[in-house]
Amino acid sequence: MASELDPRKKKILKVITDDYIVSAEPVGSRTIARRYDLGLSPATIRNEMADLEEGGYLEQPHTSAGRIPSDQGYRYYVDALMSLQQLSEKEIERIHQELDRHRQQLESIIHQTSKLLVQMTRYPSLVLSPHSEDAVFRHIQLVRLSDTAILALVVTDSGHVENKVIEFEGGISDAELDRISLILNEKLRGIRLKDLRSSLLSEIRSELIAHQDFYNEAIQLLTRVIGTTGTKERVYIDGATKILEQPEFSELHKFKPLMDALDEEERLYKLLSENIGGTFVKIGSENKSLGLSGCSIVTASYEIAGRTVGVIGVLGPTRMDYAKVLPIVENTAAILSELLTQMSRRCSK
Amino acid sequence: MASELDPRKKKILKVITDDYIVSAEPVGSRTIARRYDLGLSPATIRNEMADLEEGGYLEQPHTSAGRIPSDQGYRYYVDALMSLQQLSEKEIERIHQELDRHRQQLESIIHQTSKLLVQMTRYPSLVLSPHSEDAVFRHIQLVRLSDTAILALVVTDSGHVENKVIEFEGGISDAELDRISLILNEKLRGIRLKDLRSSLLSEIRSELIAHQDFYNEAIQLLTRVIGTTGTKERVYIDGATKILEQPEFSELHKFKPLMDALDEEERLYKLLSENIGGTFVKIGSENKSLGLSGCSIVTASYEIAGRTVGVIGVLGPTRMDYAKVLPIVENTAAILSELLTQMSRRCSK
DNA sequence: GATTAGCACTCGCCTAGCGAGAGTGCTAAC
DNA sequence: GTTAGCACTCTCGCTAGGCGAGTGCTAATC
Repeated sequence: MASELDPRKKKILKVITDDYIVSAEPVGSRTIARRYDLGLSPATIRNEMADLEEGGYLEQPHTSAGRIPSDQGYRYYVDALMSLQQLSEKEIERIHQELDRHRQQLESIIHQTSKLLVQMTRYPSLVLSPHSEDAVFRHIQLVRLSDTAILALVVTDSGHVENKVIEFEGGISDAELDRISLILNEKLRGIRLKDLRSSLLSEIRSELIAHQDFYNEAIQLLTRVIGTTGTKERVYIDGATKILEQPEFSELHKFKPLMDALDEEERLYKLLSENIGGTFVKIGSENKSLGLSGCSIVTASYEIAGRTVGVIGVLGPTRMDYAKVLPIVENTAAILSELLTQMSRRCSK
Repeated sequence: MASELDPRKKKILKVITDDYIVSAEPVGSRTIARRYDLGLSPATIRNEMADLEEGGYLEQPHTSAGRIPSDQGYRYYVDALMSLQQLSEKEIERIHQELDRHRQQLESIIHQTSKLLVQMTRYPSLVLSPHSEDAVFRHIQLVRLSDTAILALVVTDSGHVENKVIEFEGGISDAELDRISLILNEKLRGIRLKDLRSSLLSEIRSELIAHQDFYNEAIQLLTRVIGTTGTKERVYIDGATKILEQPEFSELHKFKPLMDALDEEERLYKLLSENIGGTFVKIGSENKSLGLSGCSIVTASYEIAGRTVGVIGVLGPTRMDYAKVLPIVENTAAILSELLTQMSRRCSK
C-alpha cells in the first residue's frame, strides 16, 4: 500500500472521485479524457487506472464497467486530494442568521442546527445534544407543585435546564425546601455533573444531618434529582428521508439495515460518541458499527468555552460530496460553538 | 351511492378488504371462493364484484387484475364492516407497563408512546404533544442566572414545564424579581394560557404601574415570557422508515412527496390538529392535505382530566390493517389519558 | 521508455417477443 | 338466482439479440 502516488495518478484518482461523486456512475477512461482536460489519451488513463486498481484505490463493479473509488480511495481522496469548497460569505452568513434566529433556547438551537445541515447538504443530519455529564452545575431550584410533588430544576452553565417532577410521600415544609435548596446550591456550584454522583453526596449528607428533622427526606430528594439528571442526552436525527434521494438507494431493500439503524437512538449515540473531539470523516467500512457499510459520516464537535459538549454531523453514501460537506459541517460546528459560548457567558457573568 | 348494501355484498366486500389488507395484492373471485367459505362460486362472486365496482366500492388496477377496495370501499369497511380485533389482556398490560416505566416525565412519556405505537402497529406514529394553549397556568418562577439573564419557568397543570432564558438589559434587583413573581402568580393562577395574551395583560400592567420603579422592565419581561410560551407544541414522528416495509412502497419515487411531508413538521401539525377530539380514521384522498393520497391515518385524542390536550396516531398505506390499528391507537390514547390525568392530580392536589 | 491508436472481447442493459397464469365478462345451461 | 364454460385481456417473467461502454492487449509512434 504505497502511501504516495505519483502526481499523475493523484490527479486521475481525484478526477475519478470527483466525477463519481456527482454522477454516481462508474467512470471510464474515455469519459475522463473527454470531460477533463488532462492532455492524456484514454489508453494512458486506462493504464493508470489499472495501476490504481492494483493499489486498491479503485474498484470495478464488474468487468468492463468503469471504475469507482474504493473505501481506501475515498480515504486517500479525503486526506490528500480534495479541494475543500470554500463556503461563500453568503453561506456563512446564512448559518449565522439561521442559528441566531433561535438563539434563545438550547433545544431550539440544536434542532435548528440539524435542520440547517439537512438543507445545506441534502443529507440527513445527526446531532448529539450537549453532553450533560461534562456540563457544570450552576443552580438548582425546588418548586412546590403540591403537598407531595416537587419540581426540581437544574440549570447548567450551558443554559440547559433539566426538570423533573419528584413525588414525595413524607411531606416537606416550605422552609425545609428552601434550606435544602440553599445547601445544595452552596455545595454544588461549579461542580461538573459527572463528578456529582458519589464523592460529594456523603459530604452533603453530613451537612444535612445537622438539621436532623428532614434528613431522610432531603437525602431521598437529592439522590433522586441527581440520579435522573444528566441522562437526557439525545441524538437528534433530521431529514432521514433525504438519504432516499441518493440514486444508490433505488434498490431499497439493501438499505433496510441502514434505515433501521437510523431509528435506533442507541446505535447512533454510540456512533457519534466515538467521534467526540474534532472533525471526523468515517468512510464506508470504517463504520463497522452495524449496517453502515456503504455509508459515510462526517462529524464535527462543538463546544462551549473550549469544552466539547456535543457532536453534529451528516450521513450519506460513501459517494458523498466530502469537499462540500466537510466545510459546511465544520463551519456550522464552529458557529454553533461561538453562539453557545456567548450564551453561556451571558448566563454566568 | 346507495348507503346500504345487501348482506352478501357486505360479506364479499369485507372479505376482499380483509384479504387485500394482508396480501397487498388485488384479489380475484377465484381466490375468494377458494380461501373463504362463502358457499358461492367464483362466477357469482364475479357478478357481485362487478356490482360493487359499479357502486364505487372496488377498483381494478387494470383489466383482468383482481379488485382492490377504493377509498370509498375502505370507508364503508371501517364504518360498517370490520370486526375490531380485541386487544388481549396482555397487550393492554403491555401498554400500561411501557408507559408506566416512564411515568415521571411528560416528554419521556410522549416519546415512549410514539415508540410503542410503532412497535405494536409496525407503522410510523405521529404524536401531537400537549396542546399548551389549552393548558392551565399553575406557576411561574423567575430565576436569576446573571445580572442580565433571567430564567423564566412556567409550569402548567399537566406538569409541563416551559423554560426560557430572557436577557434583560435594564438590570433588576432580586427584590423586584420576587415581587414580579408574586404578582404574576397571583394574577395568573388557573388561567388558560390561551386566554393569557391580551385581556389580562392590561390588568397586570395597571397592577404593576403601582410599583412605578420597575414598570418598564416588568412589562417587558412579562410580554416576553407570554409571547414565547405555548409555542412549544411539537409533532413527534417515530419509525418513519417503517412505512418503507409496506410493499406498496417498493416503487420509491411515488412516495417521495409523502416522505417529504413526514419531514415537515408544519404539515403534520396541521394534519393532526384537524383531528382533535375523538378518534378519527382518514382514508386516502380524505387527506387532501398534500401528498398523502395513498395513505391513511388513524388518530385518537388524549386528554387530561377530560380536557383534550393532544393527538396520537399512526400513518400507513390505505391498505392499512384498520381492525388491528384502531383498537391499539384508541387504547393507547385512553391509557395515556389516564396516566396523564393521574400525574396532573398529583401535581395539583 | 512513455504514449497512443486500434482492435477484439466482455459484460450489463434495453427491447422485443413469447408463453403462462390469473382474472374478467359474457352467455347459456341448470 | 346460480353456476359452468369459454374467449378475451392484461401482467409478469423469461429469453434472445443487439447496442454501447469500457476494458486489456499489442503494435506502432513520438
